Amino acid sequence: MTNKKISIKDIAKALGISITTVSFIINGKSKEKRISESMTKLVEDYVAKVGYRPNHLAQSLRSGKSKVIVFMVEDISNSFFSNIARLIEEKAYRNGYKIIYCSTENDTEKAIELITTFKNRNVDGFIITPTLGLESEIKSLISENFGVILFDRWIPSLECSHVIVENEKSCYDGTEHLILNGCKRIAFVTVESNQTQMKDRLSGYQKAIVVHGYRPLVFEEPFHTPSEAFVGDQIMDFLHMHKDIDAVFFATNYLAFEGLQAFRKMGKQIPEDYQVLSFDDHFFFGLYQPSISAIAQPIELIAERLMEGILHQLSDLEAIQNNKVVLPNKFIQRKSTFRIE
Amino acid sequence: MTNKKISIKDIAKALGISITTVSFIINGKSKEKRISESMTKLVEDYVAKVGYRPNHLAQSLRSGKSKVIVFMVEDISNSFFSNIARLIEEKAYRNGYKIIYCSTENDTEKAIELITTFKNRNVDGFIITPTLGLESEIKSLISENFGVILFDRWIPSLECSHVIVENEKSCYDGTEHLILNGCKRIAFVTVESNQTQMKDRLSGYQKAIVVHGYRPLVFEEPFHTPSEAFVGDQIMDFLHMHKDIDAVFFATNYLAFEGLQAFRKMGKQIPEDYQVLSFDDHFFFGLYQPSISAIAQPIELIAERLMEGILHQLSDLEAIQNNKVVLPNKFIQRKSTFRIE
DNA sequence: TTGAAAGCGGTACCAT
DNA sequence: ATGGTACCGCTTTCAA
Repeated sequence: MTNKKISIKDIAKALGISITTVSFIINGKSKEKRISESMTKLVEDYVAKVGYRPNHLAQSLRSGKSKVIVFMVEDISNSFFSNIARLIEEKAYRNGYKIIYCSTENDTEKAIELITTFKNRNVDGFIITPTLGLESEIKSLISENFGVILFDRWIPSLECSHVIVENEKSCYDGTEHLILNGCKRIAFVTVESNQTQMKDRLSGYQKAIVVHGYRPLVFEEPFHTPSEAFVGDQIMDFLHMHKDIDAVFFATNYLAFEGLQAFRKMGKQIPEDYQVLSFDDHFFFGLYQPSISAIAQPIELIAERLMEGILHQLSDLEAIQNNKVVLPNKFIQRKSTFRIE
Repeated sequence: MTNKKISIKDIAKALGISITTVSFIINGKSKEKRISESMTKLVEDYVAKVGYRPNHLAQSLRSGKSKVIVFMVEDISNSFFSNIARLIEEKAYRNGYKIIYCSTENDTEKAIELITTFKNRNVDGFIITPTLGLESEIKSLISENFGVILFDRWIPSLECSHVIVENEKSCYDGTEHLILNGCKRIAFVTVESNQTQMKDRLSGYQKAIVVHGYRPLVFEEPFHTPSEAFVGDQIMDFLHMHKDIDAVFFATNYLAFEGLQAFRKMGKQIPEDYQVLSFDDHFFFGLYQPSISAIAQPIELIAERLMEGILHQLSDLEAIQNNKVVLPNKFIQRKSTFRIE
């Protein structure tokens, strides 16, 4: 293993030719540059023999491109994000790109710091679940010609490509499903947030409720508290305060998990006491007894559109930086919701 | 926003001084190099004013160090790995390091390709869940002075630092727990694998069974099949074939999820028909009804030891590259296992 | 058809 | 105390 880092220079010296020639051949420009076949073969064979690997750092420094895309999400340990991460990664590799992941924890400061760091490493593009405070940062990314594409939520005041789902429509439909099932008092459990996806989900619920002549009943988790048990207790208090609730619609799956725990502590039965529906499917919902109806986001499609979008931007710098993709969700009917006869 | 990428050269020119001086000051070597205070202040103020950011790529190219650590796991969408990822990332940032994640899918080919790629990007270290085929690749990483630390499993024939858990002991204890509970016919459900962690778990089970005078009964998932439903069916067949089974010990949580589905399809009750225990806790186990007893790995500690280990290696190249850390797990008693009176 | 050489943005050695 | 400069490994223009 005398793997003493072979450089393009070493090759040139060993073969008694110039660096330029080696570079051209390595980069598959033999034809274009009209290098003789014999020379090409000579170099290619030698490269293969010594196992030469280009130093990507140097390539990036020189070319300004790194073939790296940053995948910056709220929390990489959240299954929704890590599943997309996995799919993105796969697609990226197939296209010669690497992915760097990082979690912002919805902390604008941290996000800005991360973006700055990666800009200084010449990454080519960013896939981001933005916080509102990121607007100007993202704007400058775009003006500096980085690829940028948002997902999960977006920033209305910003012209920037994104891939999101039909939050409002699906929540409208989900609420209506509960209403048509015969539920009279449907509570919506969400987190206090001014992010578009959460606002849209809430608004979908509210519209459906009002259209059908009912009154909205919303519980908002004050902040994204890390102490989960606490949230469960709050939900429990909320349910105690409103004895007439007959259905609960959760805006995210982790809220639903809290809720399920609360129901259990209270000795409540699903779906007899409460019909339950959650946004954002999770494989546990199928396993739980009773299984929980949910609105599933098209993870595979999201990943696909994201990669398509960013690769397009990266291959064509004149690409429209304002390609808005909105994908439909899928309602998954399980045992926690049913038509009351 | 005239952010036209300011370089150290621009600063030198603007201030009419040399690049060297600027570099020294930026790197906090004013004192050491005895730069005058006035000059230092001049430069520092200018740097702050124009918002200069060093190009990490160029730094890396020159210094050979990048302050990047690769976190290469089997599957980043697996909650065990993504939770550790999250913790690692946090610790890394606190120490000025960035983390690059990637999934090997237990594919040695892919892993080697990834390692090669990252070597060519001058990353400083690797945290890896290795496959056996990676032995020589890892050996050469070590000889090339990269920081390397394995976790989850290790390679016995290789001298390399690692952080693992007491797989054998915990599975021995877990099995004994079931035996002491009064179970007579305990099945062990695992995957066919020659990775150390899986072998150790199996062996812990077998030893306890034999010590107590019973016969082992093992179901091995033939391969890591992606079609999960299939696995559940196989488990079901297995259970049908052995009517006397009264407890099932799952070697991983995803196998347990399959098993739970199988139990449900078969109309079996936990813990009346089967006592159930799973290696590798999951928050869902606490939520499921009945809640499932599990052996929890100390995620937080694992992340901590990993970072300590690799940072130590990176700060001191003479560090012993053979620091083996073995952490204890925690048995979590829930409703799926109980002492038969 | 091939080669020389100028950088990319830094670091660090050696002068002065 | 400061500055000049070679160099990290590669791309790319221009010349031969």
